[in-house]
Amino acid sequence: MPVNSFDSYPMTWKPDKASLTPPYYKALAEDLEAKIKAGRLAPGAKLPPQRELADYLDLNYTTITRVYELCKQKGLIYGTMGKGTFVAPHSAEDVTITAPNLAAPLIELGMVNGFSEYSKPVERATHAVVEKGYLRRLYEYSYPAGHPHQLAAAVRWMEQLGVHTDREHTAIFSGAQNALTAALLSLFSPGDKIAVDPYTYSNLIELGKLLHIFLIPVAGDGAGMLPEELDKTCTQNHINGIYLMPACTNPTAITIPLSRRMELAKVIQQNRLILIEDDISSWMDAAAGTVPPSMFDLLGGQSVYICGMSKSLCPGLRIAYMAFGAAFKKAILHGLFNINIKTSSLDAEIITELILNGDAYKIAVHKQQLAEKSCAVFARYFPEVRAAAHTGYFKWVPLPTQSPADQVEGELMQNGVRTYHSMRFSVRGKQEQDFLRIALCSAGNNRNLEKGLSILQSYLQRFS
Amino acid sequence: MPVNSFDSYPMTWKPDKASLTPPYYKALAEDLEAKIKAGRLAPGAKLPPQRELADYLDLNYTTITRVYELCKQKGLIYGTMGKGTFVAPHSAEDVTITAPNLAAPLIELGMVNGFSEYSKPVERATHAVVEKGYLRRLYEYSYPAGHPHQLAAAVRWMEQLGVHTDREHTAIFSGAQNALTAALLSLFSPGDKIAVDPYTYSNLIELGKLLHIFLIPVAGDGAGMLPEELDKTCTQNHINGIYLMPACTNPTAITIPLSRRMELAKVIQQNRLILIEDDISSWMDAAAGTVPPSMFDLLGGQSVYICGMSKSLCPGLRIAYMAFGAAFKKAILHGLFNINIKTSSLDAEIITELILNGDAYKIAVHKQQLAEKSCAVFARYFPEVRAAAHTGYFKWVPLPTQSPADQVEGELMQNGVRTYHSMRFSVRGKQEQDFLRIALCSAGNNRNLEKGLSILQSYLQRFS
DNA sequence: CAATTTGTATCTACACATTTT
DNA sequence: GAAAATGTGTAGATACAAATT
Repeated sequence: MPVNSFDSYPMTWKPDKASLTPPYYKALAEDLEAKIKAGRLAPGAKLPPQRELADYLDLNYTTITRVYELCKQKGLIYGTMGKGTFVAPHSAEDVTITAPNLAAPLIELGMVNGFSEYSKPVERATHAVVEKGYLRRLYEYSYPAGHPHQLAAAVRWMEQLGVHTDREHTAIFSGAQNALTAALLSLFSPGDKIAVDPYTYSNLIELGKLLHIFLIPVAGDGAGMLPEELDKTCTQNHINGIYLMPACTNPTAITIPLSRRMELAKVIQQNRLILIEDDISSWMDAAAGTVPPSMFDLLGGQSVYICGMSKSLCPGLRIAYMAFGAAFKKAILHGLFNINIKTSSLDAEIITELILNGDAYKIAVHKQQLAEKSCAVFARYFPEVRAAAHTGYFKWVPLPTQSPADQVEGELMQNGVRTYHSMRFSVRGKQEQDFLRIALCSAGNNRNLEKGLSILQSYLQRFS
Repeated sequence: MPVNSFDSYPMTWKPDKASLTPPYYKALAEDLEAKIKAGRLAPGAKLPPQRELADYLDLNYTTITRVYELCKQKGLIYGTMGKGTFVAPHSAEDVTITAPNLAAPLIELGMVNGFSEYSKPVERATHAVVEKGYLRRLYEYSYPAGHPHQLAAAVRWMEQLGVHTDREHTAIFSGAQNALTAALLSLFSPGDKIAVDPYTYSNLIELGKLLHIFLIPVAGDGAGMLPEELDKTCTQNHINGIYLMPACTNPTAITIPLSRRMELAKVIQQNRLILIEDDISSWMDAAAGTVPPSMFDLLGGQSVYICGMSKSLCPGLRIAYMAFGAAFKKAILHGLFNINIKTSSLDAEIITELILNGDAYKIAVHKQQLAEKSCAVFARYFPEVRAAAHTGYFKWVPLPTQSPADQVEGELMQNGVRTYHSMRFSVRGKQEQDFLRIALCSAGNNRNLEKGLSILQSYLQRFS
């Protein structure tokens, strides 16, 4: 007996042929899009099989294929061989995580702000840069990828994070999201497919929609994506690339151990995938003393490594470093130029100053300690949740029951805390277990954090 | 007798069927792409008609259609009904105009640098911003589209340029190219078509390739694009948008007069096009006292206006303002967020300071005067060239004979000046007349400029 | 101005791959 | 493990539209 059989159900989508004016494939695609956007076809709903619908509408069934294909390209639906076609999870709404409305007096456990209240060294560095008297040079129209000494600082910083590159294969972008956009635009085309974790960075989900690049979820375990699964997906799907956050996967807080990194690297090489390695947090491990080799180093050239500086140092300065394989140099610089012309030299210089005078490292150590303390606080409230997990900016808390995202987030908001439900991060809709991502670095201070966690604790206990 | 008949010529592309392994459409597309990229099929070359090639290869001719379609999507070729299919002008090379190599001791008449040597007020403003003591607020993670007071300054600045908007419909980007990228990504999809001038901003040509958006050239006269031609193109081609630089079209230096703006606005409205109005220079007119109404104002909401501040104030600070119609707000902010998260608050604040303390206006006046002087110098050397033309940063100089771009640029470079040939700006390959774009704001000083222009003058005289 | 050339749009036919039963 | 269900990929047939001759 099928667990979730729709076979006997009426067709979820039953377009009225009489009201359709040819061209049919276009009219049908528009009808489907309208119904999905209006919420009359909910995410996850199974669409009628192509042949069945063709029969019902008395059309050749490849015409229906075309309808589904069009809607797939828009990211509205997706199909799986043998299973059927389904409405995509984030087809109607926008899961972008953006700066929240400041008016609401909420305890922030949703957005990951990175202890941004700690900004004094950055302010000092700003003064230092401005007073050094080479502003004029910075304000010239040159060095699109970054001034040589800025690139040298970037190379040095990345070296501490287990990424070995040189100035010729490094570029400076306006933040990690900007670097990610450039990488995706430069190295992939609309319609390309990229393997990702089933739960991934929600802004990547939106970026995929914007750039018409498909994200294909690949199953994983507690150590990250499973190499066999990746290999299987590749042989089936013609995958062009893969996006990973080995240091600390957002939102699941999983760190990929060295052995798994090596296995994954092998599969990536065999299938000639382009790896985008997004690193938001290995600076924290570096501050604590241990960094495993990056996937970038393991792959030797077949990847692009992105290292955002905003979360580690200062959210208002939009700087990210990128290291890329030699084969990608031309494409990446072309992309950088086409979407930015160049990155702000001033922001880049301030970060450079922080690296060169050693404050960047001190900030990293300080924030690492703050994170450690926050994690300790968290462990007091939720001793059962991944006690052994990595010290990080956020935790991944299982929900006792499956509950709609808006309901959970809304109820918690009414109790005074903002949190993010796992649904926001899900590439392919509902999964067996729901979670909350709990940011530990955004409450502003420890008292607020404790208060927020206690509210959360009592909210979750009500379920049991 | 046809002027340029290829009918009797052998087929320019004669794939060897024996060496093709099915799927044919893919194999053929790859073969064509390889030949074009290798330069064995030159830009402008006419490909065999679909039916003829199908006959020759003994395939159904819609299979050939598919081959051509694939290559069209990659921007390698383009087709015109009744005429045939041709290799696209910039299929093999990259026409991006990027910061030149500093090593070569050239007089710069190529890149438009905007008198960047004049940067003192900007340096002063930087100090002022840093010393005001609200760096901390700037460094927070908030206001993705810009802080309210920054937006207020932006609104005020644009008002002087004939653009009337409010803070709710304004956003700050990391430079004009970045704003353009966001606009194209937010409002269009891969495969969409945008009407442009036959000669247009060369970075737009590359951006179109990167985003898989087609640029369709529309003929114009000395007053800019012709409304009838635009209307005709729209009924034929299903055009989604239009890109114009009414204040001063790059590279032709054409300013669209009010009457033409109104005619164009009408056609744009009738065809429901989205207008992207790129304004790099109306601040110069504002400084001289006269600004016609912007297309943005004339269209009332159906457009996006981009106003880059880098060329007018400081190339190193990457700031552009965008005003958008209410209908586009959601999409634009979503795009801004997805490609940047937010713009550097520091850069934005420095520009804001310059606007609020009045220095921005003073810089504009000063640079306008510099431009006027440069134009006067230019008129001495080239009295016959558009003497009546607009005071601007560059001139459009006709070449006496049609000559290959690399040859002309190369010979001038050997004589010590960098210039850009019209071919870099041409959307559809060769046109009846070749030009050089001559930047008057990048030589560093007037003596250099005079020297450069005199070299250019004697070079051009050799042709006659 | 009609016939021809040439590209575009839509729908059809069929072979293949994977998953479920 | 064979059969059925279901999506994917490739190629063909036909009507239409614009430009040239």
